[in-house]
Amino acid sequence: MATQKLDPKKLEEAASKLRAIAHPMRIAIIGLLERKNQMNVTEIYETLKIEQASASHHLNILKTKGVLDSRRAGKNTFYFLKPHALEQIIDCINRCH
Amino acid sequence: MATQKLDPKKLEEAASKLRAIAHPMRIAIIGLLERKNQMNVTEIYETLKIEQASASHHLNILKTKGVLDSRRAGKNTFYFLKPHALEQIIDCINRCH
DNA sequence: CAAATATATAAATATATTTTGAAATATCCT
DNA sequence: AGGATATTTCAAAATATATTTATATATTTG
Repeated sequence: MATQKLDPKKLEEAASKLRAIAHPMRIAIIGLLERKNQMNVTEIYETLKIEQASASHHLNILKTKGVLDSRRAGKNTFYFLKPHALEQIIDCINRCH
Repeated sequence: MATQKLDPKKLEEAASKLRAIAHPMRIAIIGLLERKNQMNVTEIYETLKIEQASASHHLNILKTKGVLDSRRAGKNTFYFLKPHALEQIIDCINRCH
């Protein structure tokens, strides 16, 4: 299954993806969303007791890396785990021994 | 196949492993060893035109992360790719889309 | 054992990347 | 329009990584 050679570009992407996820606050956000399905930014930053801008920033990183997706509903933006994204990452990690 | 939850510790390990490998000089070292099976430190740093200490440092990182292994033969230390390590990493990367 | 060669480690410094906080800006609802 | 919510931007602070220089350790050979 494995491709023959190490592709530096893909490697860089994967490294940056895992590195981005491996951050305490972002892991906390993922943890929240594993339980609550979806939350808006205010709920998230109040629950985690961080600045609103900081929450938004972390959310954007997780979205960029394909872990989360968001949906706007009026004034609120709801964030939620992208289906299967977490599974894939966990698979990846388990292979990385 | 995937474990249920994201394990922060494992995640951190995998992230740090990929991050460590995703470095131009270390990719170059892996590239050399894909072709030549094994090389000693002198061969490596002369081929890549870097400082001996620098080579030693990179080699140690790759060894610590489980990509390389080494074998001492007299004055020389030969470094080589650890069997299957690269395959696993490539598998991991391919899963990390 | 002393000299030569090969490698490893450590300390100091330089560089790059991330994180954070504050302020400005945008978006949407009533 | 006015208030609530969210995003973006920018710069300072904190962290992480890299590089260099010097020094230490190990091994062989004479």
